[in-house]
Amino acid sequence: MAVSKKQKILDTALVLFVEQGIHSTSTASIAKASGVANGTLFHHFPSKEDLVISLYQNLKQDFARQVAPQGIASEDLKQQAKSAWDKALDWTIANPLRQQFCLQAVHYQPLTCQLQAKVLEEEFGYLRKLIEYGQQQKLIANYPLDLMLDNCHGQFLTSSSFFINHPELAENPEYREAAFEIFWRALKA
Amino acid sequence: MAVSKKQKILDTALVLFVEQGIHSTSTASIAKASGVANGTLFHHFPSKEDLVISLYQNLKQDFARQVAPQGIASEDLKQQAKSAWDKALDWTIANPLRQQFCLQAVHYQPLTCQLQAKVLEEEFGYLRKLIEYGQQQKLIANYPLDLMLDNCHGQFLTSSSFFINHPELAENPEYREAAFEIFWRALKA
DNA sequence: GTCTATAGTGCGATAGAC
DNA sequence: GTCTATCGCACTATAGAC
Repeated sequence: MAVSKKQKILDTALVLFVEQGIHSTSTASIAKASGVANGTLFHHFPSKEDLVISLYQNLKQDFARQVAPQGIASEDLKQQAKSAWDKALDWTIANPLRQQFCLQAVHYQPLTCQLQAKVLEEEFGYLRKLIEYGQQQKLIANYPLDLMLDNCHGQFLTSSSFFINHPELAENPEYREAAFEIFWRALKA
Repeated sequence: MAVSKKQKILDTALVLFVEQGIHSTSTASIAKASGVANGTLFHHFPSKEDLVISLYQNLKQDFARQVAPQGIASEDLKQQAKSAWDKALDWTIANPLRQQFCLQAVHYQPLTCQLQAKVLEEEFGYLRKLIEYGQQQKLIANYPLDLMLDNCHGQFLTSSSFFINHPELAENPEYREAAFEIFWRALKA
């Protein structure tokens, strides 16, 4: 089989969750659209919650793997930030469904805050180090770290949503440059 | 009666929706917690969807009413932005449940994009004028307007969530100032 | 692992008396 | 406007054959 039925279920669930919302999508409809039986779904995922959480973790791991940078070099902090920003933005633009699912999943109650915090640290732990280093070097403004981290995350999600909602602008250099410049101006010393 | 049963239902629904999520909260539990009969709820709100949408519109109207500024004066654009920013932030900090509900409601499918866009324009139409004016006066950076508007909205939601999650910092001048300064640095020329 | 069939539950919404 | 009572449905999850 080209892809396993388990993977087929995950792929289909992603599409349906984004189209209809997580709660409005029944396990029965996922099974049907996946071309598998109802029982098969529950063989692979003990419950609907498990399915949602598996999907979430898969996506976030994939994001972290593709985007993870190699550590901080001493020169040209802005260029390093730009490189990470672009890689992350490219991932979300190439995977709009995944990004939109994550935005929804954040409000899915069984996905505990604890798990979300863990995932966030994997995704943005690099950013924390970059800002701390930049503040030491007086290259980044000296505002409270937790506030800046939240702000970075928020600005990234906003830009990401913007380009997903306006795909025709995603390759427009004016917009791409502007999005990063706005972001960077908020941070720099 | 001090407050109408209709209002009591709205108040109770707000609490339960934020605690448990919109989908996980049954109309029956709202009615019970409100001290009204099941049928009464459906007398005032023809469906659960209507209840959610009414709640959303009520809150947004209240926000717009409380925060709406008086138009743009020619001097001291930054001070005007700060004043609007503070009023808006004060509202969300004073109404954390309302803010948290709105963040969830955005992902509630029956709440159409069309309605959301209309509400957003009522809330942030002022901001559009302020940025356009600021760009003419070379006080605000000349990036694409739609991108800047989304960014402003995003940064505001991020800050608002931050202070709701850290109430002890909401009156801390260092954090309050920093949040606005980060925001403003992203915009200014 | 995959299927069919169905159990069991809780929900949104309605009918009709007061 | 408010209540009680209840209908009908869609859903998650299970049982058991293959």
